[in-house]
Amino acid sequence: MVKITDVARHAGVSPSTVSYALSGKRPISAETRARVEASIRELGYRPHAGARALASNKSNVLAMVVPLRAGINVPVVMQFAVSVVTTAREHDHDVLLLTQEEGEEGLRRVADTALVDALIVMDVQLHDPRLPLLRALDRPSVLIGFPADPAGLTCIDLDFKAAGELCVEHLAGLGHRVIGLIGSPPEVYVRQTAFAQRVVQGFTAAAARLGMSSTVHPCEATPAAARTVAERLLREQPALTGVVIHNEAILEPLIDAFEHLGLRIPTDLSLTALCPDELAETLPVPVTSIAIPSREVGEQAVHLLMSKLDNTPVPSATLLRPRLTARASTAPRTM
Amino acid sequence: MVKITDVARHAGVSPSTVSYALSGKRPISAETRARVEASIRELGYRPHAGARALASNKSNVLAMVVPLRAGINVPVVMQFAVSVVTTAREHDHDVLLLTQEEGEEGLRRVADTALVDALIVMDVQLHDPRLPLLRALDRPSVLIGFPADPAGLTCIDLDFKAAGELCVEHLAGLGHRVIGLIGSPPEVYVRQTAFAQRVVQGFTAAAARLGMSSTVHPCEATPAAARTVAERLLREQPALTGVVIHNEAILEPLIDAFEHLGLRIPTDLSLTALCPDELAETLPVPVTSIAIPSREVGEQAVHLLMSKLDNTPVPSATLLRPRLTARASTAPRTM
DNA sequence: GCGTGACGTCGAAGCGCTTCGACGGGGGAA
DNA sequence: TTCCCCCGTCGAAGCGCTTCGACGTCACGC
Repeated sequence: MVKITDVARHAGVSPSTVSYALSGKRPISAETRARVEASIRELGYRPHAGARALASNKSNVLAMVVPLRAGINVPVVMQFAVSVVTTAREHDHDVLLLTQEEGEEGLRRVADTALVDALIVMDVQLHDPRLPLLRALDRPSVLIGFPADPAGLTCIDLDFKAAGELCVEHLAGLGHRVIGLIGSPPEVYVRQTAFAQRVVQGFTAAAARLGMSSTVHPCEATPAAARTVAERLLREQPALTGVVIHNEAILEPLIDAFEHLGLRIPTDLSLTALCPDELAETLPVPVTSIAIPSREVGEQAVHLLMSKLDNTPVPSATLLRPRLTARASTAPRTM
Repeated sequence: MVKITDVARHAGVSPSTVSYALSGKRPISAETRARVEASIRELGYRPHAGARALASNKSNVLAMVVPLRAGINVPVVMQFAVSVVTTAREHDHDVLLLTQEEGEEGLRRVADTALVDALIVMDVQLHDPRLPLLRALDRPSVLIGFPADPAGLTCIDLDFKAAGELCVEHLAGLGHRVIGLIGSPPEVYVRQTAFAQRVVQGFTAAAARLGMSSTVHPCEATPAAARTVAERLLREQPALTGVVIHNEAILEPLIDAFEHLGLRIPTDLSLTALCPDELAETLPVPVTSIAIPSREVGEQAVHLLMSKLDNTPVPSATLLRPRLTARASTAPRTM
C-alpha cells in the first residue's frame, strides 16, 4: 500500500504538504501542487479511508435507510436510492445501506461508531419511533416524509396538498365542474403518514375555491371495492365528469369499472391520478398523473444533508412542487 | 465521545484489555470481562469505526454494486440487496451501495481506499469490463452471474441448465411428450450473459434424455412477436401440449395468444416459466414457475465473501438448485 | 530601510483503536 | 520441590492521515 509519506518522499515535500495539496485547506504553490499530483498519479496513491476518518473526524459516508414494509412501491424506492447515491458521489460521499429492519439500533450504531456523517431516512411515519433518536443524535439527518411533529428535524417530500390542488386545477382547466376523489383505504387516513389527508385537503380546497362540486371517497385496495365506489360516485354525482384517484392499487380496476358502467375515458370521464409514471404509462388508458419525484427528492435530500454538514442552515420543511403529466385519460368536458 | 481509554479507566483495566474483552482474541477472565462489559454499557461506549479500520486494517464494510440498465427486474434486485444487507449484518458487516454507473473506477476507489473489505457485484455480463479489475484487486469479491471466463473469480447464480431441465422434467412427469421452449430475444443469446443458453441446453438435454419431442424458439419481447411464435409453435408441432417460457416480458401476451388460438390452459396446454414468483402469481392464469432465488443468492454471496475474508477456500462456482413452484398453468396431459 | 503580513512549507502531535511482546503468578509435570 | 508453560493482563508502538503552530521568504507600505 502506498501512503502519504511515500508520495511526500517521491515529490520531495513533507506529508502535510501533500495533505494540503489534496484538500486545498492551505495555499500550495502551483509547482509544488503539480509535483505532488504527478507523484500521486505515478504511485497510484489513494488515501486510506479509515485513517482519514480517524484524523478528520469525517467518514464521508451517508447512511440511507430504505423501507421494507408491504405496500411500498419498490421501483420508486430504487429510483430514489440511485438518485441519493449519485448525488452523494457528486459531493464526494458514499452511501451505506440500512434496512428498516435494523430499526433504531441500526441508526444509533452507525451514528455512534462514526461510521457515517449523516443519515437519510425514508418512509417516515406520522409517529415514527425513530424520531426521538434522530433528534438526539449528534449527526444531521434528513427525513423523507413528514411526521406529526417535525420540530427539530429536516423533512422533505412531495407537496401532497399542492398535488391535490393541481389535479383539481387541471380538471377545472378542461371545463369539468363536478368531480370526485377516490382515495386510499380508510386506515391510511388515520395511521401512518399524513400525505393522504393532505391530498384531500388540497382537493377540497381547490374545488371550493374554483366553485366546483366535489366529493371524497376513501376506498379499499380491492377490485370489488373499486367497482362499488365507482357505482356510488355516479349515483351520488350523476353529473360527474372528473375523477382524481389516489390509490395506485386499484387504478386499473377503477378504469375497468367506469368503462363497464358505460363511461368512455376520457370522452365521458376524465381521470387523473397520483401514482408512479411507470404505472400511469402502462395502463390500458395512459393516465394523466402526478408522480412522486423520487429523483428530485433524493437529490434534494442529499443537498440538504450537505448543507447541514457544513453548518449552513436549511429549511425544516421542504415541499416539492408537484408536476402533472397530461396523458390520454383527461380531455375537455364534452357535455 | 466516550473512548476505549474511558472504559478502561472506569473498569480499572488497561485499554488493551478492553480491546481483547471485546474481540475475544486473547483470553480474559470472566470477572474482568464482566466488569468491562458493565462499564461499556454504563458509559455507552461504541468503538470508533475509523480508528478500528485503521488499526485493524478491516473496515467491516462490503461493497455491493447494483445494476441500473434497462431490462432488469427491480423488485428482484431489491430483494437481493435486502438479503445481502441482512446477511452481512449477521456477520457484523455493513454494506456500501454502489451504482453500476460508477463502473470500474468506483470499485477501484472503494477497494484502494480500504473503504470496504470485499465486494459483491451483481449483473455480471459475459465479457464484463470489470473482470480484469476484480481479478487484480487485493480484496475478495463475489460475482452474481457467470462471465465467459470465470477463472480466478468466485461466482454464484441459479443453475439455469438445471432450471431448464427441471421444467422439462415437470412437464414429462405430467405426461407431456411434445414440448417447446419460448426463449428470450435472439440478441440475448449472443450478448450479455450465458444464462439463456444454459436454459436451452438444459431444456434440450432433458427432452432428449426423456425421449420427448422438442423445439426452441427465441422470441422478441413484444406482444406481436408473442402471437407469431405461438402460432408457429402450433403449426410446427401440432401435438404440442407443453411449453416452457423464458421471457418474462411476454408471459401475459403468450397466454393470451394461446387462448386466442383456442387452447385452454392448462387443459389443452401446460405452461411453465422462468420468472419471478411475483409475476407468476399475478398473471390471469397463475403460472408454474422457477424463480431466481434472490434471497438465497444474496445470503450465499455474503457467506462466500465471509469465507474468503477469513481465508477459507471457496468453490469458484456456486450453482443454486432451481425450485419449481407448481401453479394452475400445468396439468396432466389429457389427450 | 524596516516592520508587517501573507504565502508556502515543515514538523510534530494526535485521532482511537489493535496488536505485539513482555511479565507476574499459579498449576501441572517431573 | 523445581521448572515450565499457560493464563490473564499491561504498556507501548504503531495504523495513515489531518491539523496546528511555527518558520523562512518575499513584497509592500511607510
